[in-house]
Order: sequence, then structure tokens, then C-alpha cells
Amino acid sequence: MAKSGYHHGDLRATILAAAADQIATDGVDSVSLRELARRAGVSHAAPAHHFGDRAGVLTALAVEGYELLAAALTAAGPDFREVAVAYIQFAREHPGHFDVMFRHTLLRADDPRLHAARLASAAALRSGVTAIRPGDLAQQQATQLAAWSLVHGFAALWREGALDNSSLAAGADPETLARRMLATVRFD
Amino acid sequence: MAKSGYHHGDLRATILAAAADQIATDGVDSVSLRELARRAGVSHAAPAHHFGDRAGVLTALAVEGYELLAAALTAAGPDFREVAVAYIQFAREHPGHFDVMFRHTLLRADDPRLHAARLASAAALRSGVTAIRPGDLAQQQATQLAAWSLVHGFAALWREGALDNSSLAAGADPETLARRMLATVRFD
DNA sequence: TGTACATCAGTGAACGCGCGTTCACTGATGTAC
DNA sequence: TGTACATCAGTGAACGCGCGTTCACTGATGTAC
Repeated sequence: MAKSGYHHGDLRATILAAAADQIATDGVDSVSLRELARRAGVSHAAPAHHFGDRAGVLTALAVEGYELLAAALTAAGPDFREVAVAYIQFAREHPGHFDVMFRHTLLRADDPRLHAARLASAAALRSGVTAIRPGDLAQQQATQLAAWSLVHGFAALWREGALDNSSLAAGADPETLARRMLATVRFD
Repeated sequence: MAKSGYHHGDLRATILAAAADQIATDGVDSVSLRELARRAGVSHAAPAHHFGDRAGVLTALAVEGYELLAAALTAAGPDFREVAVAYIQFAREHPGHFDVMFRHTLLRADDPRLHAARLASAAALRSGVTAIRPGDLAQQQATQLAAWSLVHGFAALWREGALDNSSLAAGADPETLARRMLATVRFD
């Protein structure tokens, strides 16, 4: 943590924050190791020390994202609607993380921490859905998939700006819009 | 169409096809004008003649995509479930187009043809939803948003590979999975 | 308390690469007469 | 039917840029004795 002139002290966290910030603003395509170094006020070769390459940074960010998501979903449960809103809120509060979490070609697919964090967030989402449909496994899984599609689709469309000039979103904030949308759907 | 030695004859269409193919396989980040020229067997400066720059190619591809989507949704209507399946089938049959259609930072936002094609596909989707919920406007719009989120979320998750190693998708093809998922949802 | 040394984080110069862009050009096509 | 000319599509050499990667280095920190 200490900030001496030479050693940064917390470069890893600083770079991840810079990456999240930049992705949220300019998109993931604008991210390069050199640009992140510039933002962190550090020599251009420094980031490679911590992350290896661009995929390393993005994978670390995705891991952080899945962990944050799992925590948010768990905290919101067990009511399905609240879990659904939490998913959408997550995308809103951590757009940089969200944008990268599902871009599998940009990530190190074999990273074990990524895999673990993904499972944890999937489990948290699942527990929110189990509440609305006890029953046989196939039905539960289909329902889970529908629920995930619903919240992910909304978050993705919002984040991609597809709702911006649409009459569907006329002037409402995302959470209100999400609740209104969720209210039209039933799973039984 | 004629293929003389010097003039390609149909370079515009060839480049769009190459772009769609490459995006489907290697992701949109791998696309450059030079790479597309290479694939089309043409000098590296040729694509700029037709498209100006990378955003021009991707925008043209997105326009084509929205037009194809609108046609597919219209052909499938008016039953909502069939429209929903058509949306998902579109993503499956035209993954390169689909990947680019919602990446607004990569496109020329002010392109009038893009805007028009987007509206046309939104209208086609809407007509599939109107069937399931006559009623006041606010309710209809919320339902439309839910329906769009549902199909888009499924298509995006599938396309992003999020379902690949998930127990939710165990061994089923996308259409079967989509129908099973859609069957768990009601809008009334 | 002091000294020696290993380890680690970050530096900065150098390199090669693929990219987009420019520009004078050349080859093919279509049209006017 | 033939010729002249304008227009358009594609060429290829050249350039400058930002990038990732390498590598010998330097400064700071922590530990052993």
C-alpha cells in the first residue's frame, strides 16, 4: 500500500480499476497494456509484471466481476425478483466488469479462478430461481435458463445502448424499467 | 458480377461475407481492413474504396443483419413463440452479423440505413408480442421489453459460449433448449 | 542495532509488427458520337 | 461497327503510429545473522 517513489505499492488494483473505468467509457477495444500503464502513471512495461498480457488483465477483471456478482446476488436473495434486480444493478454499477465477463474470446478460458468465480455466481443466481419453481430437475433448469436469459438480456441491451433511443425505455431509470418488465413475467 | 483479372466485380459483398465469417470464428476484434482484403484476395487498400474504414464495414454488416432479422421475424409471426425461436435461430445462423449488431461503439451511430433497419426489426419483434398482450400501452411496452430481453439474453448467452459447459444446456441443441425455456414463461 | 544479501517491483531504451491512410498509378467498363 | 473519352475499381509503394515484448538495469523492501 505504501507509495514510495519507485514502487507503486498497489499497482495491481490500480490497473484493474483503470481498466474497469476505461472499458465502461470507451469499450473494451480501447484497452491496451500501454494505455493502462499511462493511466496508472507507471512505465509501459510495468503491467506485464502483474498480468502477463491483455488477456491476463481482462481475466482478472472478469474474476473480480463474477465474485462481486455472486456476492450481490446472494445478498439480494432469496426472492427471485430481488435477485433479478440485483443482477441488473450489478451491470449498472460495474459496467466495465460486466462488459468483459461474457466476452469469452478475450479471456483465458482455462483460468481456474475464473471457472470457480463463474460457478459461484451461477449458484447464487440458481438459488434465487429455485424459490419460484420447486419440481423436477429438467423443469427447474429450463426455468433457470429463462430467468438468466431474461435478466442477462435486459442488462446486455441496456449496457449496449439498445434501449437508449427506444420508445420502450422512455425516460425511466434502469431499475424502475427492470421492475416494470419483471412484473409482466410469470414462471408458473 | 463478372470476374475479370483486375476488377473483382462483387468486392463489397465478398468483403461482407468474409467479415461475417471471420467474426463468427475469431471474434470481431480480429477484423481489420487488411485482413479482409487478404481474405478477399485483393490489395490491402481496396476495402477502403467501398467502406471507408472498419466502422464502415461493421456498420454495413449490422445493417444487413437487421434486415435479415426483420425478414426472419416477420416470416415467423404472428405467434410469439415462433417469433422468439426465429430470433434465436437468427443468432445461430448469422453469428457474425449478430455479434456486431449490438456493439454500438463499433458502429457508425449516425448511419441512417442502420437506424432504419433497426426500426424495422424492432417493429417485427413488436408485432410478435402484441399478439400475447392486448391492453394499455405501458403494459405492452413492458411486455415487449421482457420478451426482447428473454430472447436476446438467450441468444447472447448462447453465442458468448456461456452455456457451453453449463449443466443448464446439457447436450441439447439451441432450438430445443430455447423452446423448453420459452415454455416455462408466461406473460399473463 | 547494524550490515549483507536475496528478492521483488518498476524503468526505459530498443526492436519488429500489423495496422490505417495517402497517393500517383493502371486496367477495365460504359457511353457518346 | 469503330473510336475516343470519362468514370470507376483496384494497385502497390510509402509513411507514421501504437502496440507487445525483450532485456539489462535500478531502486526499495524484507530477512538472516
